[in-house]
Amino acid sequence: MTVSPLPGTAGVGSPVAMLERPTTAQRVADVLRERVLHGELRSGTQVAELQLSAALGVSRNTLREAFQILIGERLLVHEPHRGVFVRRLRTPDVRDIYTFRRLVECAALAHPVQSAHAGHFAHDAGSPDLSDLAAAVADGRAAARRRAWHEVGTADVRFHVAVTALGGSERLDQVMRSLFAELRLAFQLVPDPRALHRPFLARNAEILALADQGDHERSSRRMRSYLDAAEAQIVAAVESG
Amino acid sequence: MTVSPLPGTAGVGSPVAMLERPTTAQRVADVLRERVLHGELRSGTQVAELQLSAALGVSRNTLREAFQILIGERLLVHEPHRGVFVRRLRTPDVRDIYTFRRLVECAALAHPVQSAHAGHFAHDAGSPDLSDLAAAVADGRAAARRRAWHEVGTADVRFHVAVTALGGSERLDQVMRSLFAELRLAFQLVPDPRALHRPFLARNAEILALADQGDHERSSRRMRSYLDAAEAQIVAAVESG
DNA sequence: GCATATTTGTCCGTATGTATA
DNA sequence: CTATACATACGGACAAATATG
Repeated sequence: MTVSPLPGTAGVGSPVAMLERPTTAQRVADVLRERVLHGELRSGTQVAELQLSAALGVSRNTLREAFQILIGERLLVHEPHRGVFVRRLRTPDVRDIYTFRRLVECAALAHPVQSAHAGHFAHDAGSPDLSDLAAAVADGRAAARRRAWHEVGTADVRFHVAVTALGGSERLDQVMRSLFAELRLAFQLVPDPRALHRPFLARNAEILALADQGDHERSSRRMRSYLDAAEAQIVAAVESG
Repeated sequence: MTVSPLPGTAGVGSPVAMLERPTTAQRVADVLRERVLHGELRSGTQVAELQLSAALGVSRNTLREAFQILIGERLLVHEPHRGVFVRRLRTPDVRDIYTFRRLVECAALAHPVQSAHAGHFAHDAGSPDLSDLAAAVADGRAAARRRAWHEVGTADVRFHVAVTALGGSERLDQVMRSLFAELRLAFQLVPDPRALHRPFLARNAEILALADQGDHERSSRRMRSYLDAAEAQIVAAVESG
């Protein structure tokens, strides 16, 4: 497979995507990010410079620029004079991520910001816009009916991204999107995606319902309990794997 | 000035510094970061590849790797086929940063985590460790007595980093450190650093006192008011400059 | 509006040092 | 311990895009 030099349609998934026409290094980073997130490049495996640059049809220089991008996103790690490897999450990493999520997501639910920055300059009188949350819950349920557990997981992430958006900060959204990407490195270790995501459908619905009633305090507390449970599951998966 | 190829003592200030011996690109990034943060490279100025690589004594390829690191930290921006520029904060950027800070710092004060991750595995029974906050307040006051307004600013940042640390997540700390670096780009536009930092000495002390009394709720609310006031000042500076 | 100079984007070849079989 | 493979870093080259006169 080669990365075509100039055109290219990627870049949407990039946390740094602005209105900037992607350079080759950017597109290579996009390709590698996708491969890491889809598990084609598994945690701990080395991504060899020479081999990859040949496979992608780019120079080693360009590839190394792409590496720096993904190292900054914590998806790759650099070991001096040994090379670049797909990041491997350890238990403390997972705990740290969930501590982060508890702080951010609970605060976003407890103190949602009136105008959630994004477009449709809204009916933001008082109550926040929960339509993205509702859509994510609906999608998750539909996917569960179809037994499409991977899509249930995707909807779950979308729900929590939407919760983060209640905080009203674009860069917070971006940080959290990057953090969820990191988490996928650990999700891959979970043997049964159904057992992972299924129980959280009802929890998300409950959190949404409480927020919709304007009971931000209880909504936030339910989120905390959700995250505690999720952390325990992921930690278990990481420690067994 | 040249960047010596292998040894080097820098790297401490880097947000991504682990226990990793810095590569040349890392050290170049450290040098450039310092220059940007100290205002030697001013907002909006272009950092030309050829000129800089000659000045630093590194190849263009290595310099471009360093660029990617700093672009990821949002200190530089890349404009395709035009070059790399020192980031310039606009009003929406500043507002976004303060929205972020309100959410994180207020939440950290309202719900401090028992063991604040870092070493000294503590007397963390119940009450959080506020010694870093107290030290920052003391340093700020001492600097104010010496009329050292720049150091007052440094102590102020230290105070808020310490507040963030109450959240108990290392990567949250790292994100916030990076965010404060970004903010320095705007601080540079403020004509009178005394007028900027002086009024916040008393506020920080008050926030600390409330937290020390265990009144997390009011401490958090005081922080919110601090941040609203600070945002207004920085926005004014950005819009005038 | 056009021709030219400059700078970026990208590639290649290569020398050196470091880790590992 | 030697040998091999690989990462590190440099310099040169050329096309393409942008800035300049």
